Amino acid sequence: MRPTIKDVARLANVSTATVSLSINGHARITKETKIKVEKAIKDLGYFPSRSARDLVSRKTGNIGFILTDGHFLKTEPFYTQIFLGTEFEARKHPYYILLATIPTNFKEEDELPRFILENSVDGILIAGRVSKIFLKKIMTYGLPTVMIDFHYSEKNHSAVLIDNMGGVSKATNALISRGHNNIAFLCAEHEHPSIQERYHGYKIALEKNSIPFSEQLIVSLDTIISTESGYDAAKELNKRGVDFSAVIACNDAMAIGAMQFFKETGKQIPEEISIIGFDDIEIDLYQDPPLSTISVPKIDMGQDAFQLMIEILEKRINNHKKIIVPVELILRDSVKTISKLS
Amino acid sequence: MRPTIKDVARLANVSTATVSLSINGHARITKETKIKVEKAIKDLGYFPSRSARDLVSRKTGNIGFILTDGHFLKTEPFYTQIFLGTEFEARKHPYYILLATIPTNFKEEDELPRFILENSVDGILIAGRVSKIFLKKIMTYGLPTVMIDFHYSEKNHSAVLIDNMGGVSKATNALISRGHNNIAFLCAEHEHPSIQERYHGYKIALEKNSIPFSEQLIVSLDTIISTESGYDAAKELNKRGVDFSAVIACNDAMAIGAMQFFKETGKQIPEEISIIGFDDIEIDLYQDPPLSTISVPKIDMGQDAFQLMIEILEKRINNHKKIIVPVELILRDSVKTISKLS
DNA sequence: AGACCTAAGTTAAACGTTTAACCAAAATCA
DNA sequence: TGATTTTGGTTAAACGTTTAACTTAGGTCT
Repeated sequence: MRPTIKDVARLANVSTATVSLSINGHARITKETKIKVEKAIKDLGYFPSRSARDLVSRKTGNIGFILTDGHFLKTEPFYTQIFLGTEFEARKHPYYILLATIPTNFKEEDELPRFILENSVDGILIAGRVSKIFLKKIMTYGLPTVMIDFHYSEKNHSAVLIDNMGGVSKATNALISRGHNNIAFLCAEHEHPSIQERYHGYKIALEKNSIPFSEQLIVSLDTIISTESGYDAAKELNKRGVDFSAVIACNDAMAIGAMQFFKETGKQIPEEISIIGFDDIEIDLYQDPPLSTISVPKIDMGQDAFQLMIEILEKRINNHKKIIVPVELILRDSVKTISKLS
Repeated sequence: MRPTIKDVARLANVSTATVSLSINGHARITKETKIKVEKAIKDLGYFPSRSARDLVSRKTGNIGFILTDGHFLKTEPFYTQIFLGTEFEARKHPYYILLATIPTNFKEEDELPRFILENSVDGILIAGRVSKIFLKKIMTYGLPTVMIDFHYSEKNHSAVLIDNMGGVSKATNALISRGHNNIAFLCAEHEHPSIQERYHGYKIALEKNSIPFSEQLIVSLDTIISTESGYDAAKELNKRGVDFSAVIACNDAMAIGAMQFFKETGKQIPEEISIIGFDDIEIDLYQDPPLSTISVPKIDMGQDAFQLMIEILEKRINNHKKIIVPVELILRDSVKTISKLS
């Protein structure tokens, strides 16, 4: 039988209340008592029972992490990494993370994750794009929520977001400063807020550098973002017969698909076409040439999201804070300097 | 305030014990009472409190999933997939999965996952290789355990294992039947049981096909399995100046490292060297040429492991069952036929 | 008819914490 | 000095279940 607080109390010759107060760092306890208690705890190998704690505190000690099937199954380690970040952070706090996936196309009749129905979480983290229907349904439970890498601007939630605009601006600037003037922009899922922000970052950068904007250089599909849509977008761009020396894809998957197309049509990368993606996923390194990208601090995002949750939970404030995490441009061999600007 | 069992009891005009017995399907309750209780539950939207239940039943409803840092951080989606498999299966049962990572090189003074210390799990799944020290330490808690893709043969545990021997035998046979007689075998971490099994599979296949075995074709490093060690192993093989037309690497990461080395030294794959890995991870497809491999059903393994756990937990039997999951050879462009055998 | 069993509930204790309310002794104050 | 405050603890209730032990009203035997 594992030791309980009573055993500790007995050994330390104090009451259970003293042990509890001591453990939880209450001011009322003197240093000496605390030491006595700590010794007893150590000697017995005592650890408080979670269920007993949860029962009295009316908390569950769990945080739910929700992701769409699509995002998890893609095995792009993108959201997996974010999940891991939350897990890392959760260890420092008295919480566990419970993972659940929901159908990508969540419908009215679909069931919410079991931990919601069973009331087994104190709050939820939602990563990536989810349907409005899902969001509406889950909001009826009134749980503290932090969204990650996605949010509906009209609904007010706490969120951890990527600096999409800044990232693509950086990429665009980098290309411009390396002599590229005709930079194509490939994207899909164009109604996705993040994609719009990325597109915006591209436009802003052109403007700032007084480079004329051309519709012809933009390929915006309404299919789902994927390697295939990257391939298709590159094909469409190619068909237009317009001049370009560089391509920015709205994420790495699309960039990789685009590279595939270009290679098939005999184009040399980066000699003829420079290319930059977004996300910084593992396989970028294994491309030929290695893909340049905007690196997103995925582990950090998970940690930030968890911290934000803790803030809401423990300080009882929910100010719908938004955290924008910075991104970093990583130039690899997929980008070539055409001519240095003086 | 969420309704409690008392509210249900009051509304249904019975005692809380009756409600409890009714919910848990005890025989003593008549159909009519049960219906009354169920109506009250529905009307109130009642859901039993997990912590209260756990406290009294001394169960937690959680299963711990333990992985080393190294294995998770590698972002090889290998163990991530296995984890997902357990999660999928857990949904069908009244359990949640709690994930924790431990230091790859777990030492005596390292702390066990928090959910162990806090007694928040009813059983544990351990995926991938863990140190003996860790295993010894965790076994003192006497928790039902299922190991995945690893086990110490001298300790008797339930486990879900890969058909390592069969897999490599298949690969070897496939190469032989395509005219390869000089097949190199590259591995690292040679004391790892799985690696030994794979090596064994290679030897057996040669024997069966009456192909002479040569020490010169075996590179067995004692470093950790990784892309780098694959690179190094290939280099070592190259240095020996021995003749070979095909290579089997003990996993995909090593195969990819080896391919890198061969490419750097100007060798054509598969024209000059055919190569096969093991695991079937996502990036195989993005290799140039796409890497042939032994495919492991990762999601299935997770599901199997969870089911095994349930069996142990609910049937109260622990027969130290071993499940060997079958593997499949996937031939992609990295393998070339030298000459058909008649 | 009386003894005994059975069926279907109920009562109350227990699980291991936290914490509001209480208390005694020591310190401080007027 | 006696009243009051502060300090450092203790007592006991409460959290929401489960379940062993008990009860009570009918039924069954002989």
